[in-house]
Amino acid sequence: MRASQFLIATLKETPSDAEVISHQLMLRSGMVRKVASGLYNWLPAGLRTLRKVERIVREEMDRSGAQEVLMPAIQPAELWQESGRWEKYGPELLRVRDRHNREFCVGPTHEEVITDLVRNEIQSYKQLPANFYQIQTKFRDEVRPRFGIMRSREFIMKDAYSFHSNMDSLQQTYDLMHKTYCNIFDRIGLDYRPVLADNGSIGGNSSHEFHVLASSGEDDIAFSDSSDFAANIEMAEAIAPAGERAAPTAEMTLVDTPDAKTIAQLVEQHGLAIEQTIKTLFVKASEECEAEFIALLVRGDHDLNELKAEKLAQVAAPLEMAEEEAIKSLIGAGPGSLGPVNLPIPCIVDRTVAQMSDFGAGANIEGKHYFGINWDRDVALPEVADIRNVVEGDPSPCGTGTLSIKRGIEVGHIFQLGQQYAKALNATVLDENGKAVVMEMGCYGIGVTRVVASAIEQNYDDRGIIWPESIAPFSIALVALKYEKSEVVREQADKFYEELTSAGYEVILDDRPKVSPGAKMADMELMGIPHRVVISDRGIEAGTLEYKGRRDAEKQEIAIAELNDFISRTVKK
RNA sequence: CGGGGCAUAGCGCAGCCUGGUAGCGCAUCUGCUUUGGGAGCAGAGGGUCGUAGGUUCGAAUCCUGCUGCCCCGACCA
Repeated sequence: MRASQFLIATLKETPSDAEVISHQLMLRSGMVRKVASGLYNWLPAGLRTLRKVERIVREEMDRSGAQEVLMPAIQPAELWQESGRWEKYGPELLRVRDRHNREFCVGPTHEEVITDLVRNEIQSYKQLPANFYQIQTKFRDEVRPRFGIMRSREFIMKDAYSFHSNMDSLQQTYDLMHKTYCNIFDRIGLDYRPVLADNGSIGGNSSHEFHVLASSGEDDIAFSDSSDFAANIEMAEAIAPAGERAAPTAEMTLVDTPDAKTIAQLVEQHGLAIEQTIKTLFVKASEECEAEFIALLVRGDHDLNELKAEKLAQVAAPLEMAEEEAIKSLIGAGPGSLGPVNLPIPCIVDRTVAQMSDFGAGANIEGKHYFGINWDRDVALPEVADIRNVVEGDPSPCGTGTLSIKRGIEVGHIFQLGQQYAKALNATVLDENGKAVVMEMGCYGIGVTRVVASAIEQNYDDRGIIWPESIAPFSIALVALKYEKSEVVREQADKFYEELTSAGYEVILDDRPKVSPGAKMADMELMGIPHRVVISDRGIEAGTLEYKGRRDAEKQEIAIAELNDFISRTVKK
């Protein structure tokens, strides 16, 4: 490609509303442009990268034996009503009507459509397992699109759905997809981790997210420092502290704490270590409980894990915190003064809390706390459960090592759906005995557009993007200085351009007239082209060209006669 | 959904407080010079000041509604 014939839409200044680095650099390098909130144009350079990601995904999916299909972006309401999700999905599902006033939605995902297809086309267990995938535009009407294409409303996703006559077969395909995803992210060249994830309300046995590690990530991932263990913080078990609970040393005393409405204030005003405090959270109780609310207790510096709490039988799902008014009318004290002593409602304490001695907590009297509380002596120890988020330094639940926590960008998610959709849509096959059985399903997604952004989050410097070679829009930038004026430069540049292109390299020849050397080089660096060759009068006179890799600190001089050899040694096709 | 902010040329911004016919840098176009790190000079084009209404002799500027966009929050007592 000749730069003079190619839209190089680079910007010197960073658009003011771009927050994260990938968004800034995709705008500055002319990869994308915003059309409206959460909607983007892909410009030629960006699209080349996007297509390369797609190609890698497609090749690896094909290699795994999956079959590519293409489903419509617009889906009839009937299928969603059949699965029950027309009601459940909420405002993220963009609903539209056609000219006959029939209802449709813009697909955020395709379980319904694929299940409908498969129930019509597959009748026998002999046709299973089957795995169908597509690479297609999705729409989710996000509450708050942000970070450019990282969380946009319209995005491209590779979604795959597998069908099975039994769970063993599902597990096999699931494992195969796990491996396939590792192959895909390895080939792209990302620093990523498969992590244990929640499978949400869907159920099923197993779920993994694939996270690209980057400080701008929106998820917290817990890792063991000495094993492969990695889990979304939502899922990481906080194991009970080792050893016995220390014996009481303090008397329980009632303390006036009129100005301590938060744990932070309590600690500051009364000289208590935060590890000696507990916080008491009131949440809606489930039908299982007699009371309307149930209290959950975690250590002052710990956070409640909503997902873990929701899974407790006594807690209503979805988790709902009590209103301040409701607490006051029930206890007579506000949220800042709650604690386990003389608590009139049921209570569940975190494992760590159960091991604490001589701790401070609200007295359930407005403006008062008890200090020196001890379980059993002062108040009976209630039911104990794991209800907090793990923190840095916790022992790993796998048994070896301690946990550290990093930020991740979720680029892939695989999970076992089981029979949820197949049952709702009555998707069955005949088994060996001629009996209809509901199919088991798995589903496997990769956020293709998000992969592009996350690659930048991991690979950039102060000059711009540094694409992994596998997905760079071009692999070699031939920068021809004074192309329009110098005949020798023009001849040499055209010659190399032809040779390298016909040898199969993706080359962009910067032949733009009247663009200064500095501007050409700055643009090629901003656009993240991995290899750069400069052709100039000065070099040709000396019989050399200058080569610089995008990550190299130093340029090197290459003899003109050596260039083709040098490139074939240095550049991956 | 709650809170905050912004909306003036393709991009980044000033002007608004204190009302008087819109400006700067980058980008674009023309010409000349320049060409190894985002060139210089000279000239040119480009704006219903988001939108609707109000106040006023006069509104980018003051007031009100609407729309769009951005940020923060949405368990953490």
